[in-house]
Amino acid sequence: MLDIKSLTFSISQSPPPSAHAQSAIVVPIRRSSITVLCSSCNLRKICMPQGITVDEFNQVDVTFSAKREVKAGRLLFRNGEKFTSLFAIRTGAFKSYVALEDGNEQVTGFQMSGELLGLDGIASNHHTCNAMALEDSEVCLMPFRQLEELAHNIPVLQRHFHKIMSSDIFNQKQISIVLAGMRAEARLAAFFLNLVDRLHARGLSQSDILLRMTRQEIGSYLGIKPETVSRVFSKFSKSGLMEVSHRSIRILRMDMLCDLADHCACA
Amino acid sequence: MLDIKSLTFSISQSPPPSAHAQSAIVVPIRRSSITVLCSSCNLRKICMPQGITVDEFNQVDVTFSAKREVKAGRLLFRNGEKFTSLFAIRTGAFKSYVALEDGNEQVTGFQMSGELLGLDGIASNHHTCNAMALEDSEVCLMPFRQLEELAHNIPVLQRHFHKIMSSDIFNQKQISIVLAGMRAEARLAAFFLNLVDRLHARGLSQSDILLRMTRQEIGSYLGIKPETVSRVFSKFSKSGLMEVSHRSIRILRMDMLCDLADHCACA
DNA sequence: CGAGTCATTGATCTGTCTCAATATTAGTGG
DNA sequence: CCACTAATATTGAGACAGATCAATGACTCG
Repeated sequence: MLDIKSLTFSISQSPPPSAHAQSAIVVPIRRSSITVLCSSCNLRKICMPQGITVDEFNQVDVTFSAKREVKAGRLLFRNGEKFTSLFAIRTGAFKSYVALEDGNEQVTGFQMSGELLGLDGIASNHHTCNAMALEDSEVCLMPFRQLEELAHNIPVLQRHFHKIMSSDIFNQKQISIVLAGMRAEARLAAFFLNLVDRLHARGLSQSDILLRMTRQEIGSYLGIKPETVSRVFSKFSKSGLMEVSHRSIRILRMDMLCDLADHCACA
Repeated sequence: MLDIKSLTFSISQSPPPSAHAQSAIVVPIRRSSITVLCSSCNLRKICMPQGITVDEFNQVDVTFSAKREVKAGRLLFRNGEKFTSLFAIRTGAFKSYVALEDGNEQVTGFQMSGELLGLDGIASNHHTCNAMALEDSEVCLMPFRQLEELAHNIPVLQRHFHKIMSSDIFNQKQISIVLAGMRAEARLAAFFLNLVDRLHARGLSQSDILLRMTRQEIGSYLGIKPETVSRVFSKFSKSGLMEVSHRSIRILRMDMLCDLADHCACA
């Protein structure tokens, strides 16, 4: 019964195609010179509401035209930083995390293309986590004041924004359920199922996955140690559930994966 | 550094005062006949935005006038039910939970007065959990379509609503951090700290707490078994950290509680 | 007052962590 | 392009927190 369509993970199928165009002349540093409009973006079905008119799309295109490149390992924003804008991931992948006193970090989520970063900063006007690019990425800036204004003028966008926030709440709850009630194997099974689901929504392969994060980051996110992640991967591999080669995963037995995630959803 | 101001718990200080007025004539079943306007509600500082004008408050009063009583143990809504309205808790306390295949339940949150129920239903138009009253409670109905309309006309309310959703995301993330990185003692310490914080926001005692939920429910929420909850309570009691008498808790050493929650925030 | 739920406590078992050693990969500079 | 270095991943052995099983005690509510 547990719906695992929502854990937040990060993956990228293959290197973002044809992204060398912008490497030539970069006028303001890290500002991308490529211009992809929302209305022609291949992620618009994920980012934008259904039923938006052409005229409305024009307004959106103007408001959200600014882009920013973030190289792998660089921060998009920091915990505590002033919140002024949301970011939609156009290409690449990010992790959200907070620092703990012992110097370690706690990963709070993985985000992939088409997903929003920064929603938790609206309440306090400050970002409440760090967002780091796991690979060379590009994000669309959505200045929040302008987003509010735009949403006020475009009801279908306002509603869409509400739904996005609500989804985020739902997804976050699902993670809690996994963390509270499942053990290592089931957590990782749920992790992969979620991943597959999100890849599917983007029209990507549901069996071949290239992880962009370390075992440690996966473990942090799922509340297990990296050694345990590794052991479970090995076990999955031995049982024929998947092929594991470094960060490249091929899922062979989706049914077994579902069983694992489902069956262990018992407190 | 971990900010634990956000786990969602439920407590009620003392029996809700003077709630017998409505027991007389109930025309539509479970419709309360008492009429407390938002503008005169003692929770308005928690529910409503700052800087709302008198005129705007009038509109709010009209839109959100419907109330509903929910007796202890009854459901406010069920998982899968159509979502049409949010609910603001006026008095009482609720737990949110989902059923697992084995017949057990996974508690996903505890809500107290001034908090909203149903936010996760916006995205899918269906509630995604059950909401059960932990004591006799009263909620304010906030029909979502009307809320949207009202928010459209009252910018400060629209922004407030965004902030409430954002807070919810933040809170939910905090829980994940606790579940992913802390062990039993620290989880319970964080639980109490969050509780104290929310009581404080309501002007209630920060040391005397009356839990409205069972050890099992606490355990489910925090990902630990009820026996372990009990053991940790005993340990807290023996170490002079708090007095525990059934569901009545008196916190004696807030400093120790903070240390526990803080210090163990290491993965 | 009695039945049933809830809470406490003990003894044992197990999954995951910890510590440690090795292997592999990715990144860097000559 | 290759060698070198640091980061990442794998695997093993032992330790421990919390789960499990079980029994008793206490409270709640009809």
